Parts: sequence; C-alpha cells; structure tokens
Amino acid sequence: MEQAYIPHLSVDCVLFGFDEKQLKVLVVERDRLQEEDAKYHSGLLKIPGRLLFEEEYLEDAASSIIEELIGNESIPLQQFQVFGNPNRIKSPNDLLWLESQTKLPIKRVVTICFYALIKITDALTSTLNSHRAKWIPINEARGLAFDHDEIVREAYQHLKKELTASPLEFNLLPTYFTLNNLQALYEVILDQQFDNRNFRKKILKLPYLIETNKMETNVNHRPAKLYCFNEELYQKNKREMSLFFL
Amino acid sequence: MEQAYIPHLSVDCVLFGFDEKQLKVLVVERDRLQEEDAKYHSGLLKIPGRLLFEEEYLEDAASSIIEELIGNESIPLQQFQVFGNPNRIKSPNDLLWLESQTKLPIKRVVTICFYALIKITDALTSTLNSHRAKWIPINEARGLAFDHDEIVREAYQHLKKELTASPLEFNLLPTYFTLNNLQALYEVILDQQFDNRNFRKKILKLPYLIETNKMETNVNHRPAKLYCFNEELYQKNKREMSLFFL
DNA sequence: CCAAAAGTGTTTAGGGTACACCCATGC
DNA sequence: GCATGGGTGTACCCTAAACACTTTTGG
Repeated sequence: MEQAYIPHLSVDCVLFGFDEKQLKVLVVERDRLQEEDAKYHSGLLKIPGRLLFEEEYLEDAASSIIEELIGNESIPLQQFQVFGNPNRIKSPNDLLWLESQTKLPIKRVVTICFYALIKITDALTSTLNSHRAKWIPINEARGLAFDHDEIVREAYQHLKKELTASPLEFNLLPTYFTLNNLQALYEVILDQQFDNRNFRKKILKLPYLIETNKMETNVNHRPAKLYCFNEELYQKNKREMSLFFL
Repeated sequence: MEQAYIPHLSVDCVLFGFDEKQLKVLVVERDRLQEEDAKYHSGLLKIPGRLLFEEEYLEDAASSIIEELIGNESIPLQQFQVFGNPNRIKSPNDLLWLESQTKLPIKRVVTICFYALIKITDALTSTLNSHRAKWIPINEARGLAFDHDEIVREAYQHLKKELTASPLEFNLLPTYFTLNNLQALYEVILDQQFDNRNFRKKILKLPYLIETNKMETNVNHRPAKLYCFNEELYQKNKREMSLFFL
C-alpha cells in the first residue's frame, strides 16, 4: 500500500548513539548526481529523513525511517522542532538531488524533526553499510547537506536539556555496568565533568539503580561493583526524578 | 503579492493574555455553514490560524495571524509542537468549513503551533470584535473546533515549563507595579500559590527589578511601593536567571 | 477604630560543592 | 611492588521552606 508523498512536508531524524566512549550521530550518504555542479559544495552526508506520505502519522514516519536503517527495534523518537524557512534548501545540488529522489518538483520543504538516543551495538551497526549509513562523532557532524548541521546542533541542545531535566533511559549501557560507566556516559553526553564522589552520592539515591554482587573481571586494577537497572522501579519513579543534574 | 496556500500545512497560534486577574486565551468564531450537519457538534470557536503560503516563513505566518487580530504590535511567538495526525480533523463540519475557507480539497492538515503570552490591554481588545475574536479564560477553553482543546492544553504546559525555567517578560504588567501584582501574576499563570515573604526575597534578587519612590494611590489600605523594570538589565541578565522557581 | 492589604526576620533542614587519600587487582 | 582506576567521608555554605505579627492607609 504505497502512498503518495506530500511534496512540502518531510520528517528528519537525528539519531544519537552512545558506544560507551563517544556520542555519535547517524548519517547517510546521498548519491552524487552527474548533473551536479562542482562549484556548489553541498554535503554528501545527511541525516536520515524523507517526505511524508499522505496518510501517515508523523511518529510512524520517523520510526520507519530509523527502522529501515537499524532494523526493527522500536525506538521512541521525540519531536523537537520544525525547520521551515522557504530557502532552507540553498544548494542547487541539494535541490537536484531532492527532485531526482522524489520525482516531484520541489520548491520548498518544511521538515519536522525527531530525535532519540540509543546504545550503539554491533548488531545494529552491521546493517548500516548496506544502506550507506554510518555513525559519526557528534563534533565531526559538520558540512552536512541542506541545513542538517543546524538541525543536529539544535537536536543536541534538546538532548542535553532533556537529560538534565529527567533521568536518561538506562538502555544505553550494558545490563551490568559500573558507576563509573554511568558517570562517563553523563559526561560524554552532557560534555561536562562531574566530581566522582558527588556523582556517586547523587546517583545512588535513584531507587531503580540496583547494586548487584557481581564484579568487573579482567581488568588490571581493582574491579568495580556492577550495578543494574530495575525497569519497573524506573517506570514508577522517573517522573519525580527531574532536575537531577544542574 | 498574494500567494498560493500549501494545502497540507497550517500555522496555529495560542495567544495567552493576562488581564491582571486571569489567564486567558484568544479564540475566534468560525462561521456556521448552511450545509453543516447538526448532529456533529463541532466547536464554533477555534484558535487563530490558517494555511501557510507557499513562500512564507513559519514565524511570519504566525506573526501575521496574530497581528491581523490585535494590530501591529510585534509579538515574539514561539514554536512549540506540531500536530499532524492524519485524522486530527474528525468532524465533518470542520472539514466542510475548511474547504469553504480555502477553496481547496482538504484531506489532511499538519499544523505547526506557536504560542506567546501578552498583556491584555483595552486598545488591544477593542480591535477584536471586528474579527469576531475574543479572550476566554484558560479553564473555559473547552469544546473548541478541530483538536484545538489539545493544542491549548499542550501550549499551556509549555508556557508553565518555560516560565519556571526562565524569567517572564515583564511587559505583562503596567509600567509601575507592586510586588504583590507580580506575585499574583506568577500565581495565576503557574496556577500555584507562593509564600509572600519568600516570594519577595527571591524576586528582589533580580537585578533588573527596580524599586521606585512612587506609591500606590486610591487604595483603602496601606499603599504599596511601586516597582519598575529595567529593560537593559533584563536583557543582560535573563540568561543566567533560569530555574528560578520550582 | 475598623477593615484590608502591605510589609517584615528568623529558624531549620537538606542539598550542593569542594576536597585527598587508601584499596584491590593484574602484571 | 607498581601502575591503574575503584572507592570512600567531612565540613561549609547556601537555599528552600515554614511560620505570625505589625504597619499604614481609607472610610
């Protein structure tokens, strides 16, 4: 049941990924067209997105865009901002590419943007190549096509604000993790350092953070205690846990 | 330079107004059409909005929608959410009305919503009647057309969140005002009571709140000191003044 | 003198921040 | 035994919150 596109409306997704060391963004390569004019340098990397179908829910569009790239995991994407300047698509090459993709005469596209943050896993990454998609570090996300630099920048601002206002989803770490893993996660995503002792004091108050009797292994230093995360308690308590960090 | 509408995209505005006692929302009456089917009760009040023109900036559309109703004051409207369910326009009467307005076959409209908060003045209100627009108290904004109940509800949530995260624009009060005026303003908008002494302590720390030597007059109780607001200091300090209230 | 709202200080408890050293393991 | 990161406690300050009475005006 393929539907017609709405030629003026697109959905774009900024998917952030954490690989236990860095914060990355998912981008896809767009084809370079023969007709392109070399003097217009327009990025060949873009964030995933496409025009909206006529009878499609916005959230469904966002999900399908991401699922096509990383498989069928359902990821809750959050709408954060619309980019709709009439001239947001400046480069002639970008326009050429859009028309070649959609077979529609494109004048102007208003794009509704979503974002999410997930854990980067090997399984996930293996499916990317076939779609010419890849993870790039957040601070290397420059020179993307269209106005995607700006979109990524804004999405990152939203992510940071959201993360300081409410606790993050814990599925960004392995099932068992150390408190220092958790601190590193916050530090990378918020781009901010925390005092180790104070961080532990705060984070241990979270009722859904469970201490296990497992230990790190195969490290050449004192092994750390492993913690895990109680989904049920998390769902129950996350509402009140806002404004946790400043 | 009239342009063509984009049939799938609209901009709607939730304009909140404070009249020194209540928080209100601006709504407009829509015509009842002869063809309407009485059995579908669809609201005859809606928030201001219209389809987007083909080459129009989103912000310009939002401004022009509001300026048409209340005159040429420039009000900074803030984009807050997109409502785009394919079936968000449920009532046949609403659809009829849309098509009669736009002369376009409307299937589905994705609407980008903006909001702002202003002071309700007499001058402002006098121009409303000719556009069949009016202010209604926020808690009476029920049974509006389309999904506008939901839009108003979400806008109000955003307003409250925004107001607790950063100081409000002071142009919601007369030039000279009492601290109790200010407290009443916060209490009405946030729908929350504050301790008078603690409120004063906090608010007096704001560097851009200036004590004058003027006094209230014509009140049959002890007259209050009047304060005013230093625009320049406000612009300079508002960034750091976040998270002021909880 | 009465009504009505303005204005004012103190105490307490909890949280944030800053800060330096010992511990357990692998090699 | 040494290198590496893991793990711990205290003191200070500041802020939030709770709380009740006196003051000044108009009528």
